[in-house]
Amino acid sequence: MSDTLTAKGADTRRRIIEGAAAEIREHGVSTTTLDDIRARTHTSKGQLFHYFPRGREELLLVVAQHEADRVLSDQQPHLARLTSWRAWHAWRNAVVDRYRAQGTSCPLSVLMTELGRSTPAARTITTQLISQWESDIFAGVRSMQKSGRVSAALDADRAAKALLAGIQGGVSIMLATGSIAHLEAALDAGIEQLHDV
Amino acid sequence: MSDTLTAKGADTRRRIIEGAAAEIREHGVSTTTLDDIRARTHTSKGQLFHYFPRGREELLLVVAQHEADRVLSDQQPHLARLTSWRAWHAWRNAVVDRYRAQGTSCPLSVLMTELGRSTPAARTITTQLISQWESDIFAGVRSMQKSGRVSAALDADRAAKALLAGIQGGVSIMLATGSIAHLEAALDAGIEQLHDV
DNA sequence: GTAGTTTTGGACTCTCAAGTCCAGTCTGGA
DNA sequence: TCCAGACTGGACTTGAGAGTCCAAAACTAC
Repeated sequence: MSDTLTAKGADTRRRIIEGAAAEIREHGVSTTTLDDIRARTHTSKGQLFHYFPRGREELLLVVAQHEADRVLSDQQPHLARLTSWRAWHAWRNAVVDRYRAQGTSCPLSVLMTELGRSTPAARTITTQLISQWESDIFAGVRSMQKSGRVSAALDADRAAKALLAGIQGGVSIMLATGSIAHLEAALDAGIEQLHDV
Repeated sequence: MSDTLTAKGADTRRRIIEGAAAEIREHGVSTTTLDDIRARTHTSKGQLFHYFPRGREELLLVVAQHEADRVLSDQQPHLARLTSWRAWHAWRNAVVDRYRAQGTSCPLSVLMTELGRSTPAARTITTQLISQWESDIFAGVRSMQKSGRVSAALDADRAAKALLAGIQGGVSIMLATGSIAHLEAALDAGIEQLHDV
């Protein structure tokens, strides 16, 4: 790819990334071929390698970053403002609704389980996603502690980690079994633990 | 494969399954080829198709069942007897030790994320694993309630689901980031919730 | 031991997907 | 207008891996 993109070129590049991401979400990384992406995005082999000269691996990495961004942005504005019980429950519902709606087409799981472990660069993306997500939850717990709604005795770090793990696992069980009950249980139990102590 | 196996044949078949499982645990499903398995198990192409006539897919399915069995058996005898706080903590430590020791070579994640979603038959195996695992945890919670150690007001079903989701997610975060902290947090928070209510 | 079956090795084919190459078209600026 | 560089289409090469085939060795039952 040349260093300068025209508007047309930038548009094509974006179309490839989004089409590839959708294809991968629907059918998985290993079964998605460059030819599938080419067909879906109405492009040619030449274009794919024009915009991603290092080929499949480079495209997958860009898709990984794209999907990681999406996982977090889909939880906004709730995730950034967990400062009241109302906000926590709005967030909880947003997460549940979001994963219920999308069924088995899931950017999070694709990233965590297929894209994320292939190369060191991809691992970095998933690690940053986890880290950012956890720190948003942690900030929410701390703000609740500061405003006195949650006991200062609660281990905020552990609570945030447990909650995040529950979401991950809930989503992954949903993909395996089709049931969203585990995700709901994990979120509800995770939020409820903030009350106790 | 013929319907009758000699002792020698049964031994070869078992060697193939275990070698394939190990190879897949270490390198993932998509990058493991029949030739890798052949080399590792000191067998030939002819043998692979002799014992698994439907080829790769059939072998993967058998490996999936093998790994599912392993996930549960590795947690015994603790998982079957969660009848005291001591037993719960022994189980907690067994799970943590087990996943800490194995690092990124993980039957659970391979099953849940790679093997398990490919075909309907493989999905059945993962669904049964989840279901059995959850019902063991649930039975443990109920027994604690019956003996009065846990409040009868606690929603045992939800607690079991949340705990299982936390383990799943903790393991999957461990594989992505290398840190076991989330798994520990999820287990500790999940067990602690049994005290509260 | 011998007939029949199971087990084994490995060469071979076939398919599919990644990546290469280049000629032709479009676009924006001088 | 014109031309350099960006964009596009698609034929082609290459390599890898799944699956086939068959002959030879080993084993079992009689």
